[in-house]
Amino acid sequence: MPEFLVTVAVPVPLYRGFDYLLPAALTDGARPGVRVRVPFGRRHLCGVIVRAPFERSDPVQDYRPLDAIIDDEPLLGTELLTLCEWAAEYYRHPLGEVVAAALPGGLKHGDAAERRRREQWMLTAAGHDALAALPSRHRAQRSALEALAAGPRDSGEWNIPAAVRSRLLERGWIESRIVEAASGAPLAGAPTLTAAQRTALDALEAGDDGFRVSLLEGVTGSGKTELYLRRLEATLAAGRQALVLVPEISLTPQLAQRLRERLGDGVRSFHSGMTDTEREQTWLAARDGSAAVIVGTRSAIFVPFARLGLIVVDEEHDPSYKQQDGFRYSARDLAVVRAQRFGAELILGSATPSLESLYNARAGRYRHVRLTQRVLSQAPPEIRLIDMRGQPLAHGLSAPLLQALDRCIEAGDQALLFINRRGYAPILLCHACGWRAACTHCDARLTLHRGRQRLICHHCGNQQPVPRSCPSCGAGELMPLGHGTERIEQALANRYPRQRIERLDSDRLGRRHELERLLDDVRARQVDVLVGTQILAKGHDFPNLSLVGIVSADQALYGADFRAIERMGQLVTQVAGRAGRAGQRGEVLLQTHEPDHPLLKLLVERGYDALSEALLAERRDTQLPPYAYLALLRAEAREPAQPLPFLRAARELLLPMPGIQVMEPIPSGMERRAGFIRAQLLIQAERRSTLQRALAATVPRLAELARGVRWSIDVDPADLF
DNA sequence: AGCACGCCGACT
DNA sequence: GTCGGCGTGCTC
Repeated sequence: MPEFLVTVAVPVPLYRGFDYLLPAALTDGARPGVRVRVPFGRRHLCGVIVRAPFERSDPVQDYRPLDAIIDDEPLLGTELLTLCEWAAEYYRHPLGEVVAAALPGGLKHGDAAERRRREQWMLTAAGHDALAALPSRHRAQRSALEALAAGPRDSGEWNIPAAVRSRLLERGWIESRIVEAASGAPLAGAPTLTAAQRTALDALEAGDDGFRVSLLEGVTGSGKTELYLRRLEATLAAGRQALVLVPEISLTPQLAQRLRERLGDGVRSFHSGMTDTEREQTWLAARDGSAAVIVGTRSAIFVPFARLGLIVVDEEHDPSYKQQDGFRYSARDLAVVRAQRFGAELILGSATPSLESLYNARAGRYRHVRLTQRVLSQAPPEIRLIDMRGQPLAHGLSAPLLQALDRCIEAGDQALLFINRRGYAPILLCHACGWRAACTHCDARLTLHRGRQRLICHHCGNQQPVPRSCPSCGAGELMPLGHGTERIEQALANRYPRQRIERLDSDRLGRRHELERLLDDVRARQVDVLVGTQILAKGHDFPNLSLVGIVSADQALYGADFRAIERMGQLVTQVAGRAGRAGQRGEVLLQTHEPDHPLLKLLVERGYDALSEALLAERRDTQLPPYAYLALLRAEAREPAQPLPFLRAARELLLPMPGIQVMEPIPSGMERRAGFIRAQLLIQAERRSTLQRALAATVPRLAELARGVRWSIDVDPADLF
C-alpha cells in the first residue's frame, strides 16, 4: 500500500519544506490551505498544507506522521496561499513565517476558525435624550454617545474606556445587540463632483472591469477620498468586496467612519491596535464575504476575500507600507501583485507619489490620473524659504517665523509647526568639559525628554534618569543642544501664555482616545498652535490652518540615504498642504541653512512634480531604483569581528551570479545598535529577474555561513542604513 | 526560532 | 562532588 506525504509550511525560520506522512484516515481532508498540527523536533506546531498529498518516493528518508487536521475547509484559499508563496519567493523569506504573518492571532496557533456572532453597540432612546441634556464637562461620556449617535458600532471598533462604557450601560443609555451580518444602509448620499473630479473618475472607470492600476495623483484637498468612495460604491454594487490600506493606525477610525456613512456598516477595520479576537473575526468576515470593505494598515494586505474587486492604497508613497523587520514586505507592492492575480482594480493615491509609481505610470504600466485643483478652488499654498544663516534664533525659531506666528495668533487663526524630532533636545552637553550623554548600547546620543525627566535612546529604547551634574567632570552645567517637539512646544507656551499650544508626536499617542480627542479639539479651533512630527503629514484633516511652519528640513539635505530628498519633498509638500484649506490661502514658511540647495529651491519654486522629475533623472544617471533593483543583506553580531567576514563570504557566493553587482560589505550607518555590531552588503541589478535568480541560489545557503551572526535579506530596501 | 546535547566554572 | 553557563546542531 502506497504511503502519502504532504508538504507543510511550518512557522520556523528555515528555507525548507517539511514533508509529513499522511495517516490513511486523514487523506480526505488534506488539501492545500488546510491547517494541521505537526510534530516538529520536540514540539508540536500548527502549520499549513502547501502541497496536495503525493506518493512517497524516498524509502530511506524518515518521515513523521502529522498529528491532526485542524480545518474542514482550507482556511487559506488559493488566492491567499499563492500570494504568500509569491511573497516568500520574492522577499526570500521562509514560507512558514510568511503564512504565519498572514494569519491573525489565534488562527496562527491553531484555534478553531469560528465566526462569532457580531456584537454592536447602539444608543437607546434614553441615550438620545441624555446626549442632548448631558453637561459638557462629561467629555468622555459625551464623545462616546456622539460616536454612537452617528450609527451603531461594532464592539471592537468603538474605542472607549471600559469604565465609561459600564457607566453608560448602567444608566441605560446604550445597549448591545447581536447582528448576523452587515445590514445597515448608507446614511449619506454622494456629493456632486467637481468637473475635475468627474474627469478623473471617468479616467479611473474607463475600459473593461478587471485588473488595472491607476496612480491617482491629487494635491491635498483635491477630493481623492470622494473618488475612492465612488469606486468603492461601484465595486459593492457589482457584488464584490474592497480593501483600503492606510499608512497609520490612527487614520483607520476616521476613514472607516467616513466610508461607513456612505457604504453602510459592512465596513470593518483591521490593524494591530485591535485585539486578536477582533482581528480574527474581521479576517473571517472578509473571507466568507460578509464584510464588504476592510480598512486597514500594512498587515491587512493579507486579509482574504471571497470576491475581491478593488484595492485602494492611500498615501501610497508612505514608507510605513514597508515592513522594517523580519519579513520585510511592501504592502503597496503586494497590492499590485494581488490585484493582478485576482483580476481586481487597484488605485494608488497620493499627493506626492513615490518615484517608483511615477516611473511605472510614465512607462504606461499604470494609468496616471491627476487632480490638480483643490475642491474649494483656493490657490495652493506657496512655500517661502527663510534663510536662517546668521539670524538670531529663539529655541530654533527665526524672527520671520515668530512674527508670522504673532500675526496668526493675533488674527485668532490656527498654526502648525512641523519638526521631525521628538523630545526636548537631541543632545545633552556639558558646558565645562564637552561630555555628551550617549547610549551605552548604540552609537547614538541620548535624547533629552523633559516631560518624563529621562534621557532616552531613540534607537534601542534604553532610558536613564537625567544626571544633575556632568558624570564626566562632575562640575559642569549640562545644557540641551538642538530642538525637538517638546522644546518648541515649551518655547511657544512661554511666548503665548494665553494660547493653547498642543504637541502631537508618537510620545503622545499612548492612548488612542487621547489622539482622537486632541484632533477633535484642533478641528473645533480650540487649539491655537499644534507642534508635531511627521504624524502631522499623514492625512489628518485640519480645516482651519492659516500658517504652517517647517522648523527644519535640512537633515535630509545632508542625509546619506538615496531616498532622503524624495522623503523630504513628500513631507514638506504634505505638511504644507495642510495650510489654508477652507477658503483662505495658507502661508507656509520653511526655515533652512541651505537656501541655495538646488533641489530645495526646485521644490519650493516649482513644486513636488518638478522635484520628482529631477530626482528621477538623478536615479537614472546613478542607476538607482526605480531604474535598478536593490537587495540589502544585513548582518549583526555581539562580537564586532563577526559581521564583515560573514558578508565577505556571502559576497563570494554572490559574485559568480550573472547580471548583478555586489558591493563591498560596509559597516552600517549606525554601526552599533542595541548592543549589536552591524554591517551590510548591497546587491544591485538592472533587472528584477536576475536579482531574483541570484538571491534564490544564494540566500538559502547563508545559514551555513552564519556563525553567531544574525542576518536578514531586504529586497527593495526602503533605506540603506 | 526553540530546544536539546555537551563540555567547563562557582556553589550546597 | 553537582547546578548551570551558553556554543552548536537539528528540526520531515
